[in-house]
Amino acid sequence: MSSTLSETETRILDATLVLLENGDGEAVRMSDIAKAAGISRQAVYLHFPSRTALLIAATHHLDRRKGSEARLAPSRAAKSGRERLAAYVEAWATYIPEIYGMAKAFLARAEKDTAAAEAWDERMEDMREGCEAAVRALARDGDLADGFSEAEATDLLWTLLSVRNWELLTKTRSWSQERYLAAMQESARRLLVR
Amino acid sequence: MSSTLSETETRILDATLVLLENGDGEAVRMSDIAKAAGISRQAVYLHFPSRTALLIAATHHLDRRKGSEARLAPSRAAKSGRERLAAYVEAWATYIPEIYGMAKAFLARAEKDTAAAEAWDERMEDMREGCEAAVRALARDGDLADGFSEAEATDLLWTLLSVRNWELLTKTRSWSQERYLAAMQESARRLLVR
DNA sequence: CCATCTGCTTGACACTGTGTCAATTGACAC
DNA sequence: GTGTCAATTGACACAGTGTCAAGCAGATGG
Repeated sequence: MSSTLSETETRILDATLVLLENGDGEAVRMSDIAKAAGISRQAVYLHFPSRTALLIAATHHLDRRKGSEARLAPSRAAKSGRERLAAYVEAWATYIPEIYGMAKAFLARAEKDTAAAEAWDERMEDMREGCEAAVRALARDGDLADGFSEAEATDLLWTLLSVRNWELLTKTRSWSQERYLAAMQESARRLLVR
Repeated sequence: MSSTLSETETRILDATLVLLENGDGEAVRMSDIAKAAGISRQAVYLHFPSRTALLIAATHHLDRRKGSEARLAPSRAAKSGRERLAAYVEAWATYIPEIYGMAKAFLARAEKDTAAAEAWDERMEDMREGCEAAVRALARDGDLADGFSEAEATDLLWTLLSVRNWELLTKTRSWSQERYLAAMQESARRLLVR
């Protein structure tokens, strides 16, 4: 839990990520994680006080591993609002499949566990800020479609790009990732661009 | 569980619906339901073999109470595809808040329980058929926007109108029901109508 | 060489919620 | 009375999280 991770902590977090990514929605228990990390179940609690704390630490670990910040660079660098929107949709839509295992575990836990819910909401708030920036850039260019306020447009974009929607389209409706991405680009444009 | 309900079964189902509707997302245990129905927890199992079976029975009970079929009449009666789409969005968007408690319980359960997941998927399949009919009516009129196939348009509309999206906008982002409804009407039009 | 600290182990246990089982009761019917 | 039906009480199994105590192996240091 310290900001600098011990070797064992790294092993635990790596094991967690591997299990969440491969399990494809399967429940991952503390004992599964312990076994995968090669230690006893109780030893996990010596490093992370609860399942929720472990999941939160794992998201940070995931960000570190995936370089989540760097992904947003193209979006920030975009000149026009339209470009910024497209770059943001692309960045986020491409990130979702990589974090899906994690997200799924969080969303399941958040159903009962307020701490998990808060941690997830916080991350989604960050994501919303990206949406907001894209919408603002559109508005600045005078390219934001009429009918929705900036706040409403932000919320709509944020909802459109939700993990649940990705899950519905790619998992339940078997869309390919490419199709999903293209549809999100097109949808965002139709909803928000004048 | 028989097609005709005993008095106790009716009391159990009514209690279930009341708890799910008022609890606003709170976990509803078998013991809560039993207490609300004025019987012992074990007695509930004399009528419904499992929590999942009880939830499924409760959805049918809810349909009966809310007259879910009648709601779709305006959509079916619509002359143009545009009207049909608007009527369908209105009917479904208005239904969601009434079934939300139920839906939430199902979705939470579906995370672990395949039977619950299947029951929910089945109901969402019905909902998708409504979307499909609206899209087909649009296409028939030549009013379906280019860029998406009928199947894709159906999936997009279905996703747009998902319970999770309603939850995100009205619960997390505090949109009023009216605002939600208006935004869905407008969004469906922008996404699908030429 | 012994003491102690650290990181881990094993094993037991509490708690929650679902689902099962057995023995019992009270009422109503024939 | 006897049978039967709905419900009761109480106990228990099971899974998964989280806690606690006792012990052990290896490194550090006097």
